[in-house]
This record gives sequence, structure tokens and C-alpha cells, in this order.
Amino acid sequence: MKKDQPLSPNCKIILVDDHPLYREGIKLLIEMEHIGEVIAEAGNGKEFLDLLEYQVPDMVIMDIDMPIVDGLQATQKALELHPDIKILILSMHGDNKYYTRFIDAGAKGFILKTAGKEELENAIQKIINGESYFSQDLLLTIIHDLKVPNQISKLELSLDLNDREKEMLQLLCKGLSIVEIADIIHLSPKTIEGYRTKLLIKTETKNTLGLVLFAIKNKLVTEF
Amino acid sequence: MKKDQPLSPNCKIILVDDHPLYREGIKLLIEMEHIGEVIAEAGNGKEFLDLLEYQVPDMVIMDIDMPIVDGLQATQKALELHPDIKILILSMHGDNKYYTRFIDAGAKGFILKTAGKEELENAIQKIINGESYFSQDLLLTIIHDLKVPNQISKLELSLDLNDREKEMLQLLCKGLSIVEIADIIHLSPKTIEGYRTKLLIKTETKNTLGLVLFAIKNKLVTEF
DNA sequence: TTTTCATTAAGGGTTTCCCCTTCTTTATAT
DNA sequence: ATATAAAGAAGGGGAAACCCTTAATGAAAA
Repeated sequence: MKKDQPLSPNCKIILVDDHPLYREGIKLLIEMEHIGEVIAEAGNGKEFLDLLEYQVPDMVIMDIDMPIVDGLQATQKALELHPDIKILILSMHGDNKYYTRFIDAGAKGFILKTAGKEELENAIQKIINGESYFSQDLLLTIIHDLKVPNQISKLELSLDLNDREKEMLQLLCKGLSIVEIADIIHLSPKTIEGYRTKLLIKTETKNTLGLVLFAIKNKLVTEF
Repeated sequence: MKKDQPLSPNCKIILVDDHPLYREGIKLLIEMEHIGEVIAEAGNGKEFLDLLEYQVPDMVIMDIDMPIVDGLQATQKALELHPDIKILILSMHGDNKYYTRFIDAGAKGFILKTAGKEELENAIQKIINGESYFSQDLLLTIIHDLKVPNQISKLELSLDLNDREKEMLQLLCKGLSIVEIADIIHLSPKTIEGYRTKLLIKTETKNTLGLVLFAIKNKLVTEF
């Protein structure tokens, strides 16, 4: 139902990319498909921010890697001045690792340069409607980042900690000292020390701080 | 180019949902659009696993909330027995919080029940082609989970750490001792101690371990 | 020009941590 | 039934961390 009707033909768009040919291609696409109107183009973040002095677009399609002022800086600055501008980031494969920064900066979408016409159209439409659009590739990167803890279970098994040791680790990771833990568990500080020593040996760390860092890094503790 | 041609018409699909009407709807959709062939249906995870004894599908479209054996258990069991089955999870709004479990279990996609025909078709096609498909809504949930650290920047500002203190914090969070840090920065251990003391005061923590935990918890350090 | 502030440095005392060793109790096994 | 091991408890000593105070230097501000 939405597929064949022109999307917001009055949507004012600025293209920001340091490759004129690439800008030309996207401009043609946007205008042929009646997605919106390209009111200006910029070759880098600086040029774009200068343009903002005279005209404020509804939407910006922004490259990441550009000379002088890059896509992230331009995004941050532009949204500081005009929080309502919708910014769609054009990302290359490999640029994904910086996604959080753009999301934090307030970018509304993230799409790969290798995306097809339909995907670009879909992304622009969603963003104009106030939604967000993020490429599946980006999602896969994020999920990959999240999946790492899954492999840790093997480590957890190989460490073979007993309940006392797990409890100790939990308490140590809350920043409690040996004496404080002794008070909680109602055992002598010297006994607590013995448990900690065993943890140091099992994890091959050399002091409590190292042990706590090891536990957090390897997600042996959920809260701390 | 891919839009108007039938997608793998021989793709054998099993539908698993405890609402017969909903199954009927999806079945009609799949067959009318020549997406594939629905070879069987199941009203819950148990029924589905029983079906697997006799016929192995290429793909499964699976509800999460079902009686007896739920979607997660069914997904885990099925992929244990037949790792090549592609499973697309049908999620309700609010079920998003469990996404990691399904991803860990090996589900290839995640789509909202409110999704339209095009999105379902798109998801099925991608998954059959060996790719993944995750709904934008799920992505937004994940990003929301990741975005929490964004609020911390205010804290970072209020702490007002200078370069030396930031450097110190970075090194302390790698588990280095005062003396080790002194060797790296080429300053007296007593000086380093002074910096750490200032960090303890600024962060209102009572020892190095507390300081490091504070820094990690509030994402003042990126690596450790 | 003097003041203020940040940086670097150090001495000394207290506490906590870390390591080595010892001892008892409770399982587990042969 | 007794050897062997594992878990629990604790002492002593040295090292590192922690806390408080003092102070020289240089840069920025009044």
C-alpha cells in the first residue's frame, strides 16, 4: 500500500559525501523515485555545517569517512544546533564498529553503501515517518558483539568454582574487602583469605584487583 | 530483480503456533505468494518435535508463547537434532527481552507478529538464502540496551578528570599497581599515589578496587 | 609583582593484602 | 578401617596500599 505512492515529495534533503559521482547517483535516485528534493550537497562535514547557516533540511544523508570534518563530528554538531534534522548514515563494511557513537549522537538510521534502491527508499521513508532504520548488517555486528559471552561458559566450566568460591567472587566484585566479607559470611578473615587465594590460583591472577577484572571481563559475574 | 519471482517454491515449511487461525493465515500467504510449501503444522513445541521424527523441513516459522513446550525449548531441541533447519521466530511486542536466548540457540530470524506481508516475505527469502533477518523493532530494543552508557557522559563531565587522571584510571583498570604505573609514566610512585588519591576523592570511592569498579560500571574506561 | 593553582615529590604511620605454613574436620576410596 | 584428599580455619611476616602532612617548582591570574 505504501510501495507505489511517492513519499513526502516535499522532503528537503542535503547529501553529504566526498565523492561527487556518488552524490549524483543518490540525487538522481531520490528525484526519479520522488522520494524528496535534494536542496543542497556538501563534499565534507565542514561544507555541510556552513550550508546549515542558510538552510535547514528535513533530512541529511551523510557519509562517515570525509576530509576536514567527518560524519560523526558533523552529525553531533548539526543535531546540537537543529535537533529535529533526521540523519541517515551511509556506512561502509567495517565502519560498523563505531555505530554506538552515531546512535548516541542521535542519528536516525544506518545503512550500508552496498544497499539497493529499495532499501535506501525504505530507510528514507521510515526515517521521514519518525521511525528509525538500521541495516541488517549492522544488527548482525551488534549481535555478534553480544554473543561473545556465550563462549565463556566453557571457561566457566574449566575453572570449576565451587559455591563458596562463586559467592566470594560475587562479593569481591562488589568491592568488599576481606574483613567485610568475613563479617557477612561469619567466618574468620583468614579463612576468607584462603578462599581468595584459591581463586587467585584458579584464575591465574596475581591480586584481588586482577581477579575482579578477570571475572568482569569474562562475565563470570552478572552484577557488580 | 528478486522482487517479482517466486522464492524457492520447493521450500518445505512447518508452522508452529497455538492459534489455528493465525497458522491458517500464514499458510495462505506463503502458498499464494509461492514462497514455499507448508508441509505440516503444530500447535505447540511438543507437537512440532514429534513431527520432526517423520519429516525434516527446510524452515520453521515458530511462535514463542505456546503451551507444554515453548518456542525457545523447541528451537533449542530442534537445532540440536537438525542444525540445518532455518528457524524464524515470531515475536510479540515485549518478547524482545529474550532475544539473546533465541540468537544463542541458533534462530536465524526474528520478526514481529505485526509485520506486514512484504516483511514476512523478505524475512523468509533472506533466511532461505542463508542470511539472517531481524526486525527493526528488535534492533531498536538491542540498541536501547546499549544506549544506557550515553547518560553517563554527564557524570564524566561532573567528575572533571584531567588528562593525567584519565590516563591513571585507564592504567589502574588494566590491573597495574602503583609501582608499575610509575615505571610506565616515569614518575615517582609517590606522585602516582597522589593522583590515585585525587581519583578516590573525586569518585568518592574508598580504595583502588572500588575506583576501578566505579570506572567500569560507569563506562569511564573503554577497555580493561 | 604577588598570589593562586596545578604538578610533582616525599616522609611516616596504619591498614590491608598477599604468601607460606600449620592444624582440624569431613568425605571418599581402596 | 585407614590412607588420602578436600574443605574449613587461622597464625606470622613481608609487601603493597592507604592516609595525612609537607614542600618545591612553574604557570597562570590578580
